[in-house]
Amino acid sequence: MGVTKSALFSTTQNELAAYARVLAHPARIAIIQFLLKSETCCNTTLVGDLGLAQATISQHLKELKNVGIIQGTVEGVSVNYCINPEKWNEIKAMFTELFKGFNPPNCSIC
Amino acid sequence: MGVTKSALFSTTQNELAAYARVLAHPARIAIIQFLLKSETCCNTTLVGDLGLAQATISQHLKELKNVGIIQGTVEGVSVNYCINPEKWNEIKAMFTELFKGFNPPNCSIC
DNA sequence: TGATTTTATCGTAATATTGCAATGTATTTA
DNA sequence: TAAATACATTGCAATATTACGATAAAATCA
Repeated sequence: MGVTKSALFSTTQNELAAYARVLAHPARIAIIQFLLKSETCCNTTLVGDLGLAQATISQHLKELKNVGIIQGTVEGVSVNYCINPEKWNEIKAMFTELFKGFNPPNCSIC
Repeated sequence: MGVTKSALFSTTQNELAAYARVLAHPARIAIIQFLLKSETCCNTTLVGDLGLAQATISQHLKELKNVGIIQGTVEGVSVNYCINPEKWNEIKAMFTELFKGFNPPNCSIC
């Protein structure tokens, strides 16, 4: 017990949940927002900007990389991270689709 | 250790993360999608539709209710749940704002 | 080459999440 | 009133997440 029963749900539902999970931490939101406005940045920059330990930032970057939201390029000693446009637009489309499905008022009770 | 350092982040970042966390489970995505198309439903209906135990569904409904995405109305023996339009639009606006911040190509590396 | 810089990974501790059986509570029905 | 129905809550077990110090790996600099 204690494990999500993924088999009960559709691929879309599981994917959407997986993307939401990656966004479900303020540090990862902050990293994404940083990348959205500054185009690229590296681990050290984020450590200074966010105030979390280097290992912690590295772990968050890894999770963002795992789902494909960001990608890193080795640039000398450091690694430059940036948003992956295709993946970002794919995720954006999925959330847009979810939010689109509501035409208020749709509830006769509330 | 092991606790999210909310104090390091902005209110918006923490709120966005909190909303994303509630969406970060396929069962809650499924419940929302069900409510979006059928307007209302109760616990028992969802138990039949999703295939999770009654206690589990109740717990997921509680989390959705806690952040205000849904609201329940006692209707005889059962409870009718529906989307909270204001909250839903608020969350929609926050995600839209996040996704809006990207104008590809913004990265000179990738 | 040796020291420095930057990042990733490992190990560990604290806490959170997921799922469900069992039980409690409230309303309706017979 | 007693049984039935629907839902919430509690308690527990399994697993996941968060954070960071310590350490490893790779590239650069003196």
